[in-house]
Amino acid sequence: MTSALGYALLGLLARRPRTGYQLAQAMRRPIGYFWTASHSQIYPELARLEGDALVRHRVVAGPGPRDTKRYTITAAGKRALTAWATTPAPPEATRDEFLLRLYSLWLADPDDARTLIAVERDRHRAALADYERLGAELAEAGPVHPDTPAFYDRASVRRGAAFEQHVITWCDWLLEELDRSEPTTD
Amino acid sequence: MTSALGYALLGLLARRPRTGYQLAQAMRRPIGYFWTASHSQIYPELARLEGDALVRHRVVAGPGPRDTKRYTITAAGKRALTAWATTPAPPEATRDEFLLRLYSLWLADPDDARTLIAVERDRHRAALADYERLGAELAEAGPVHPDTPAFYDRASVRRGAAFEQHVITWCDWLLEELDRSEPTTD
DNA sequence: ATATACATGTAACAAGTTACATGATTTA
DNA sequence: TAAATCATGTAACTTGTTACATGTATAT
Repeated sequence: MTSALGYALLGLLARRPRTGYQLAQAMRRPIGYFWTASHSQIYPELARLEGDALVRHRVVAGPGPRDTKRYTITAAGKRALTAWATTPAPPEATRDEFLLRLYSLWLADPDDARTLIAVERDRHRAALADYERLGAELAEAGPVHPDTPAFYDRASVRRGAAFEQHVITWCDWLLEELDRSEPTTD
Repeated sequence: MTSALGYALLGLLARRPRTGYQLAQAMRRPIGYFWTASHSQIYPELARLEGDALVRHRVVAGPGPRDTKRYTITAAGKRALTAWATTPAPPEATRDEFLLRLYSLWLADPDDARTLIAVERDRHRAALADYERLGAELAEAGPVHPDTPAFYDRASVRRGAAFEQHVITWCDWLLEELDRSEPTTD
């Protein structure tokens, strides 16, 4: 009944209580995290979670000018989250707009194709740098145990970095392949 | 104005004319392809593409019992598709339900965590086997040029296989990490 | 007899994005 | 004085999924 977004919010609240605004901030950039949502989705979902007694809120004075609702996960919320986390996800369809463009790139001028692939590679280089910075920060704390968030945080950063690395390698390989069969017009 | 789905359909029709039914079949499994859609999305989208004069249809006798609409891409459709294919995609948010579950796995029993990760690994093993089979088929044709679909088909299969391989490696690494810090209760 | 392939559509619903709406405090 | 941060909500729209609807021919 609870959606993936609901479990994403529960996952954040299981680590520490937050306001809707703080949850929205945490879900803007999915670095070290793999889901995003905007505040317009988050506020109604929090109300639904509260209706199901998976979270509770208390009005507190925030750092800003107005009062804010501090949400906490309940024991029932933790149970529901744990049960969901250990259930294999239904197989998802791969949706990758870059690969979709690649599928029709045989129609294009090879120089335009090269530009597209180089832009993609540079994006993944930037993402890799982010993951490496994050990984370095997380590594400082020393060894961690699987019953702490840090254990899986490190694991997902490692996965992200490895993924970016492999895409960069593939982009470079593809650019070389293009040069091999269709040398640049420079 | 045209959606990603529209360009996915144009990409298929640029290779050869097809009926709505055939397009729906092609977009059920995204192997060597990276987008999916069901027929309920495809039929209205074809009507929209036809309204924009990017495709045309002719009623022909199908292999089945009833007449069928055979869609063809127009010159304008090819131009629009080529322009879109060479434009960098707006940065997409990563959405991965497995990683989302991993984010809360520190709450779970380590044996349940192991099971989840092993199931994930086995799925990627199966996907890798599919890519390898597909790659072997595509490799038979010998060298291909970047102005043919086969060039990028091979490239995307190579990317898919490399991705699956890296996820499998990561899953195995993570299972070892779990054993190292929390030996199995067998 | 029953299921699958062929073949095309609509309707209801769920999920996600962008825009609308309001308003105080702090920083540049 | 203009923008950013804090703070919470609603409305309109787009995209995608599941279910409804219909009907023939072939394979098991």
